[in-house]
Amino acid sequence: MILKTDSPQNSGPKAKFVNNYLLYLLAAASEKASGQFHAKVRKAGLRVPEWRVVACLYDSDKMMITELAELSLMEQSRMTRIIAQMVKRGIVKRANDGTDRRRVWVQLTPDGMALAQTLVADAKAHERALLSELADTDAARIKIMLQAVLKRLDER
Amino acid sequence: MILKTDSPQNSGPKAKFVNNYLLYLLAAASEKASGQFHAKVRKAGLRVPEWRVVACLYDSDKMMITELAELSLMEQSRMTRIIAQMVKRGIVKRANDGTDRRRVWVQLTPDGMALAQTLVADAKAHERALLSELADTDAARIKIMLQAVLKRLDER
DNA sequence: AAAAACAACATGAAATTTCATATATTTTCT
DNA sequence: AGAAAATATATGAAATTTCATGTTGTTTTT
Repeated sequence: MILKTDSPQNSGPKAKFVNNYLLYLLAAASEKASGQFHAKVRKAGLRVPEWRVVACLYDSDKMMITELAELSLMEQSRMTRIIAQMVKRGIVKRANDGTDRRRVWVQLTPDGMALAQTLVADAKAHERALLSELADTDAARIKIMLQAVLKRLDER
Repeated sequence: MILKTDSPQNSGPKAKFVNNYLLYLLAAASEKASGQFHAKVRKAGLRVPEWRVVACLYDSDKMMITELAELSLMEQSRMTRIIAQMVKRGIVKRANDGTDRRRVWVQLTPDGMALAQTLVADAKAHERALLSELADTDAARIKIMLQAVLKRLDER
């Protein structure tokens, strides 16, 4: 494990750049924390971007493609194609808006909702386990902190 | 902006899943915090994965493909191809190991080093600005926290 | 010292992703 | 109202990424 070759907080005289760089720490924490759970997602037959769509729709009942793309952190054209695949597989369905004919509402099908419920429950359980591992460290407050970061980032 | 439609900490009676889910918060914080800087990276003529390689090599002088892949959070076969492109463009060079002939050492060329120095300086400046925006929030301790999280994740 | 296991890297082929742009529709401006 | 701008989604084509597996070289076992 490469990171371990450095002191925990990388405080020595030869402290390196990446292991002490905020954007790297965020990316690495995200990747590594997600790794385990993403394995479960794949076992459930979804790829990660599809899981993101399912999780978003679990919250919202129906969403536009653009909204899904923004919330799922991906580009719109990619989302369009992902939704097309998920429609074929019966996970979501598309519906028109009565007023604005440009819009496409995406909703979970009953199958999709069942999948969502299972996976969201798994996700919550996984999160509890992860947070309990971090309970006695600074990291315990991490969610509050990340929400503060996002609030700042979204404000500008 | 979608996130803002919820209360800051998503604590209402209808709190949603994703906006309060650790893995989402990590992914979103990483994406959004990186966005601005990645624009600079592209202006410097690199794509994000290439910037990661450059940043790793800035710290290390030479690294194996496997090491670069792990530290840069990507798969080995992808890294092999990224390195091939960077070699063509004169950013890095490949060298053999005297003892273990399987290994490929990747190093910055002089041009690559110049690029690295510029971009690392930019990255540090960007980080300072970002951290100063967060200075009066919980987020100020975020680096320490993320390092703790990574330590935990790497330990298991 | 073979054999087996492992490690590092490369590669073909399919699939996904990106980028730029097209199309259709609604909003805003004058 | 008509023109211009903006919004929402779709799509072609090139590029990248993934997945499985191949190759070569090194270590470990027995």
